[in-house]
Amino acid sequence: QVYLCNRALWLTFHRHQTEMIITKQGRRMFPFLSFNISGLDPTANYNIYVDVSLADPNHWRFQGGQWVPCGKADSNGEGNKAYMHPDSPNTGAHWMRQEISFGKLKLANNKGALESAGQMVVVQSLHRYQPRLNVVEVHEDGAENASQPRQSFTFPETQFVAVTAYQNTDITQLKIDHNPFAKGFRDNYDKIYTGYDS
Amino acid sequence: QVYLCNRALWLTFHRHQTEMIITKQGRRMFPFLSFNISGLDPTANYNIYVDVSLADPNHWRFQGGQWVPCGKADSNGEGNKAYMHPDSPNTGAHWMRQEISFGKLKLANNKGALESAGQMVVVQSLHRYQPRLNVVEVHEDGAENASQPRQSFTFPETQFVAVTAYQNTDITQLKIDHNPFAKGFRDNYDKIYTGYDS
DNA sequence: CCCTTTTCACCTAGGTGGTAAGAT
DNA sequence: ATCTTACCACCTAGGTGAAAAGGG
Repeated sequence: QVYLCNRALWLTFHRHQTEMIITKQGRRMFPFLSFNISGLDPTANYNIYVDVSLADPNHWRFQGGQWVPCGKADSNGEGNKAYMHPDSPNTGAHWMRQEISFGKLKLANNKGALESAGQMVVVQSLHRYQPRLNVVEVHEDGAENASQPRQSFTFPETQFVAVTAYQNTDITQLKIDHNPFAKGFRDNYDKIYTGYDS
Repeated sequence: QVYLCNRALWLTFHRHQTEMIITKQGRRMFPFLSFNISGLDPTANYNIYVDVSLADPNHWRFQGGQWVPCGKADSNGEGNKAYMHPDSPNTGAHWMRQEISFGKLKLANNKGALESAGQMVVVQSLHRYQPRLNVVEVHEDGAENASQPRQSFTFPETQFVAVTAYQNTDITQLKIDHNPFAKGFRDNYDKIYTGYDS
């Protein structure tokens, strides 16, 4: 009923333990969450959002080229861990027509600005998280339709460790290779694009 | 109850007869429509949209430094002339909290792509148009609340002639002076920004 | 010592009017 | 002759990881 659109890319990162940069003002995820959904009632209204929760009870550190547990997770603060898709609320027909993309979701650390809630998901560095897709049927006034179950979908390949700087160089290289905004750091960039000119 | 936010700027253009460029793929307006609204029911839901209709029954041409009527307006095609604000539907509280800005509304000519309806308002070149703000109270399912009047607000200073290239050089200069995206065409740009360096 | 923050060059993405070519 | 289109240099706006500086 729900498919992770860019699953192959997520798996490529997941094999090396995905890391996501967090900053005070918020940083986009890469890869970002994107889903295809089917089986909704085309005429009913739904809110669709992503929330992010701890994937395990540990604090982690990167040591000797590996992520190793290191004490208990801090569970203070907790902040805002849900991001409503900007198209919400909308009809089942709308949600099924095209990819449901969370490309503008930003991850922030809890010290920073909480004011722009709704744009940000606040997480703690060096903790491991599991994103989750939530589909809630709502009445026309936006209140949850209690007669319908709230559905959640979890894709283990989207787990990530929040970091303030990349730890695993394999992850750094995958980001550079696949994120269009990091094109300037690709090794062959100069050779391909300016090698013939100068 | 409704105020045009950037009224002084609109008036500056209006004194010279505002022109707006239209293209096949759509061009933003400058100045753009932006409003402050008050007096709504904070808990009721509203759709807010702009529509654009002919301001007069004439076809116009720019001759001898002036706009002069030139035959009857073509009223074929008509296309999509309404642009729903992307926040619609939303509560009165939401609409009153901040400026209601239509900065992403695009004007297109009718030969071009109609497929991306909702993003575009289709108008005909060398015709004069009057934008209008519309506020419609809706039930929670999005249907218009027929027991409440549909309110429309018209600001004559936002009238414009649609063109495919600027006719009046005064208008061109005002666009260059005030639109940040046209900064590169300002006469003093080099002097101010690079004069001390090289 | 380890982690976080700031700043930077470099990119993507897309909004400007000018200009020359195209269309009618 | 007049209007439209396509392309361009130049800008705004903002997303990258690197590197240096800051903090506990």
